[in-house]
Amino acid sequence: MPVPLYQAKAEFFRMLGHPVRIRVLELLQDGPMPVRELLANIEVERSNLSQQLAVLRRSGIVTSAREADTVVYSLAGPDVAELLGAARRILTELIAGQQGLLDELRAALPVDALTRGR
Amino acid sequence: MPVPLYQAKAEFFRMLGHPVRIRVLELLQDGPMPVRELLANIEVERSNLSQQLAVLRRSGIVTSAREADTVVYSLAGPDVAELLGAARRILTELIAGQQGLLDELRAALPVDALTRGR
DNA sequence: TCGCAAATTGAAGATTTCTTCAATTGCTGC
DNA sequence: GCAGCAATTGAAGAAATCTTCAATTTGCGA
Repeated sequence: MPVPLYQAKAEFFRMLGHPVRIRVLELLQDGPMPVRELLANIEVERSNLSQQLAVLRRSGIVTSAREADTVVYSLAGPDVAELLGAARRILTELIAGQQGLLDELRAALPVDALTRGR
Repeated sequence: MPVPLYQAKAEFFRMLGHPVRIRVLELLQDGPMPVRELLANIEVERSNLSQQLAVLRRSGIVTSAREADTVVYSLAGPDVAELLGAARRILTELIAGQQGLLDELRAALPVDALTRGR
């Protein structure tokens, strides 16, 4: 009785649904990186980063290896860039779409109609 | 002060992180579909489906239009298939990887070592 | 207008995920 | 061995998301 595929997909996307985890994956696209350096590039405290790294490790999308006194993380497979790329394309589209909508509204309304009252 | 990009990405993936929402997007890949038909294809109660559709609508990844007494949903853009495809590739990879690991373990342990006790 | 079916909304309680802290493990050099 | 830095872990409270129910909106036909 395997986990239904759409549930596995949902879990997978949920795993990606955290700013720190996204940043880690983006940084690892340029190659393996020690925790120390991830920490220097992401504004988050050490133990929180560890928690997020644990989530990524559990899902299998990254692997870790100890080298002397530091731990180095790598992407587990080559397709992550492709995924993040597809996501960026859709996001760009969505943001452009919303922007376009805003523009239309602005053209038809007083200039402060969209911000007034908040 | 725009929302940082990595946060927008995280929100985007979180929006995808629900089995019902995934199924809806998959069904809409074949073309627009009325709620009634989504309901017939997904095991979920009506008002729960509506809630999930609202999440998708708010994010802008789908649009809805009323036609007579039914509401029809469509994908907002063409790139969704690409995204779901990339996700499937990675998932397949991950599952294969985990399977490979399990196989290695099985080769080195008593046959019931991995299921015993649960 | 009334009743009916389709779909959405708002709100509440249950569940899950996040953040943070203290405690622990692993390694290196003294 | 033990002091010190790197990283992880477990646990608890805070915050976000899910599910469900009752109430509401919209369009259609009697």
